[in-house]
Amino acid sequence: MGQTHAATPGAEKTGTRAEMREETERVILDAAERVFAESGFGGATMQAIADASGLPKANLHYYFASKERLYRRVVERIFTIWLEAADSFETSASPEVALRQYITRKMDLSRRHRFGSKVWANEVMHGAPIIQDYLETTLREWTETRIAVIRRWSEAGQIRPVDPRWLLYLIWATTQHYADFAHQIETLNSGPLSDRQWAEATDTVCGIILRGIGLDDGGTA
Amino acid sequence: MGQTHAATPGAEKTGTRAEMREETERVILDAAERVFAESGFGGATMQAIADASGLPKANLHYYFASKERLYRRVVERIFTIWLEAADSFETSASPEVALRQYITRKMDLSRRHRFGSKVWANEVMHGAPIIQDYLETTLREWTETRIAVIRRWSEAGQIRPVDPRWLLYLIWATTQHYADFAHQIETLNSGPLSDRQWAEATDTVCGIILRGIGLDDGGTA
DNA sequence: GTCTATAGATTGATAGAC
DNA sequence: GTCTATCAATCTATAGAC
Repeated sequence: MGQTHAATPGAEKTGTRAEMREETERVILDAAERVFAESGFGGATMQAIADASGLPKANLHYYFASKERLYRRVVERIFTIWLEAADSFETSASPEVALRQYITRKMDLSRRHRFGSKVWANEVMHGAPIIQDYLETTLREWTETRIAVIRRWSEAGQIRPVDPRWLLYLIWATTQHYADFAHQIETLNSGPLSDRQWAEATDTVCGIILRGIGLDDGGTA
Repeated sequence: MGQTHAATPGAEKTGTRAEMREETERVILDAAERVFAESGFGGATMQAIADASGLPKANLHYYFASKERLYRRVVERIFTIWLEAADSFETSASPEVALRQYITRKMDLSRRHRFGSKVWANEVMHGAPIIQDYLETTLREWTETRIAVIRRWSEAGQIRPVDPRWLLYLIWATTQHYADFAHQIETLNSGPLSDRQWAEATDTVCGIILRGIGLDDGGTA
């Protein structure tokens, strides 16, 4: 139901119907991610998301059944990106390489996906009403494999003895802080961080953490 | 206007009118802090706050002119508590003592004021629409004095050279994470952190950070 | 000061023309 | 598939009895 004329006037993009649908959904999801990040789920309005995506409000409901379903898709998309970065935590590499790569990747993520990070933070802060199942399955499994790896490093004497959980939380907290608290950081910095400042911050974070668990950081700082 | 009989039936608390008003305001502020933390500003409703404080909705508007004014008072109260903890960062003490005390105090704060921390995080994440002036004045001044202290430690060779800002952000992020992401931590932990776990986490955080900037942490880990 | 009832504005969602 | 108009529910805020 709903098949009409194949060529709509003013269609800037060519492609199959499926591709056009995907493109429109992406536009809406991008706008929604931004609005949810800036206002939270309760504070965001479908009207604001419609304005941000340049579409009439009713179209949002054509592509996403409800505000909650749209929000769920935004959160799921972020979790996927988060997981891809998580995989940069190589379980086969040395502690130095694995941790430095993971921290660097997460800092990059905070810079490139500020809104997504904020949506995730909001969701978790409010008790994860939508993605609790992900926390209990995917996140828990990922975390447990990494805990095992870090524990092995500890027992092999490659790093100082440390509870892997507190170390992981420190890494998550610090890297995500640069996205979630970007406004505070930029206020204190009187403007956005420069390329150079991002590099310095990343290097300093790596340096403190690596040295903090007994590794020679090998960096410039 | 509004002075009526001095003794209301069922009043469990004795005290002057001013004291009773203060007590009622505190009850409302506590409830509001919790509801704002759990639902965000936009998601919170005056009805939910009224239920949480055991008062009719109209009474909230008697004590606080609007939802926004109530929210502002909640945020201001949190900022005051945050500042008190901030003062535990002794500018005259040694790096080890000053930092260990400050981190410990902030971890305590995360444990005892989870809701307040979340409200603060929410406010900053959404661009600090209410407390932007505090960021630009009080927070900036506090931060600059501490940056100066840390820089002096660096230059005196007491700690490794490090940009004080990235160090402060790491401390803020890590300690506040235990409040803001408590739900995620408790999910992975299959329950709230025990006294022992809080102590261990605090000690590990202190250890990694102190060692990370070149200090012998002197702790158990 | 406290509470019930309600006004006035906003919002999520849908109907229906095109 | 797109868009305008609108309904039904919800929420902030207030009026007014007690």
